[in-house]
Amino acid sequence: MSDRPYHHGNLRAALLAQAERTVRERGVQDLSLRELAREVGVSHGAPRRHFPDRQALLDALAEAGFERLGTELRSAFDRAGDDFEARLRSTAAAYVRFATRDAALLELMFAGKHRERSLQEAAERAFSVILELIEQGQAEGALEAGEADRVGLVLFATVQGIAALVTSGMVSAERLDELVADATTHFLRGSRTAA
Amino acid sequence: MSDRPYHHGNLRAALLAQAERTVRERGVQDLSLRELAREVGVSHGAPRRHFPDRQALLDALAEAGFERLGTELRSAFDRAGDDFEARLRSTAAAYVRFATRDAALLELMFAGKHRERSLQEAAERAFSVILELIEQGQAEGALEAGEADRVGLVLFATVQGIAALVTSGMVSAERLDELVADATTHFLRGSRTAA
DNA sequence: ACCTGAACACCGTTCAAGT
DNA sequence: ACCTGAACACCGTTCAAGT
Repeated sequence: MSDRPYHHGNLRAALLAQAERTVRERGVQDLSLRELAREVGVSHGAPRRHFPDRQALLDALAEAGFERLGTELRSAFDRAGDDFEARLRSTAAAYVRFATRDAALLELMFAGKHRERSLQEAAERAFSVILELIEQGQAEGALEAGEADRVGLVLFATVQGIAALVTSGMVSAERLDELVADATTHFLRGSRTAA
Repeated sequence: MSDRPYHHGNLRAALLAQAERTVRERGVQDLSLRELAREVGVSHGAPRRHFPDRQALLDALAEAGFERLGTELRSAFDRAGDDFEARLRSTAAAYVRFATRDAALLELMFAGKHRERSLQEAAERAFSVILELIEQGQAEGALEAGEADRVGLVLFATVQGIAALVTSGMVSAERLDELVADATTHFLRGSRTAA
């Protein structure tokens, strides 16, 4: 156990882990490459090997965020059993949980212009859970037939918007569950085949 | 016309105007108090009289943004004639227009924890247009009766979420109109009294 | 009341040099 | 291959001093 375990390839991971902590506790604008290097016990120039500039670190953080978001959505989806509406509510709840617990990270995930292809792909993987959900709903007749991605985007946008309203402080956190429930009900009724 | 017209009380306004320009062109993170002071022809310490720190300037920018957003929503609402659905679509379109044209400013408006009361109030004024819209819809029977603010928040969240998806680059700008139209239709169907 | 200008501590980025 | 340490230009913030 030396003081410097970062000669073996884990500096990148250590920087990312510390960065994620700092972002959660103090926000993106307080994230400094030099401070990060200090906390991790390395000279201020060392991170450059792994992240050429600050934006590269932020992109990597965003990508890791999408990775984790996808995992959490998938897990909520699987946990909820077979019923479509239960899966819908569970997945939506998982999204807002992520969004409120890691508000600064989510802001980061939505901030960039997403120029990196890997970032774009990670985002699409996270979104694929929602697509799957929509397709199940359509197959069961709970949702009208149509382009699943259009319907999915409307649902996703609504949940994302609610999270944004709450984390910005424009709506109090106590109203979160109520709003998500309202939105889900709204969505179901608006998408049900008229019949 | 001297070189220094900022001894008469318009320094604050000049700083805000230049800051808004910079934010639109280069984003919030590129906004520097020192550069702003230079551009406006004043020493770097001068802004401090009007904005004690950087955050104070950002708060003022956000407040001005809500002011302008409210005006634009109101104008779209008024322009649309008496028909409820036309007003709904016009107001939603005005929101996403603002959101995509001034994406960085909107990000700023949603970023803070909104500690300043005046900011909170400006946001509520902007939102009041949507409340009014909902109440008209309910009065006409196009929307089911219920707490207007809950219904309004769901609508607002959806439009805000769509704007976020587009400005983040996760959804291409060409799909904006399509998505807004889908969301509005969805909303109307989901809120229509069953009857 | 409003602004100046020096000072301080911090930053991102670059780059030659070390192992 | 990976990291160090000096250097540069830039910040935000503070504060005594000017008008």
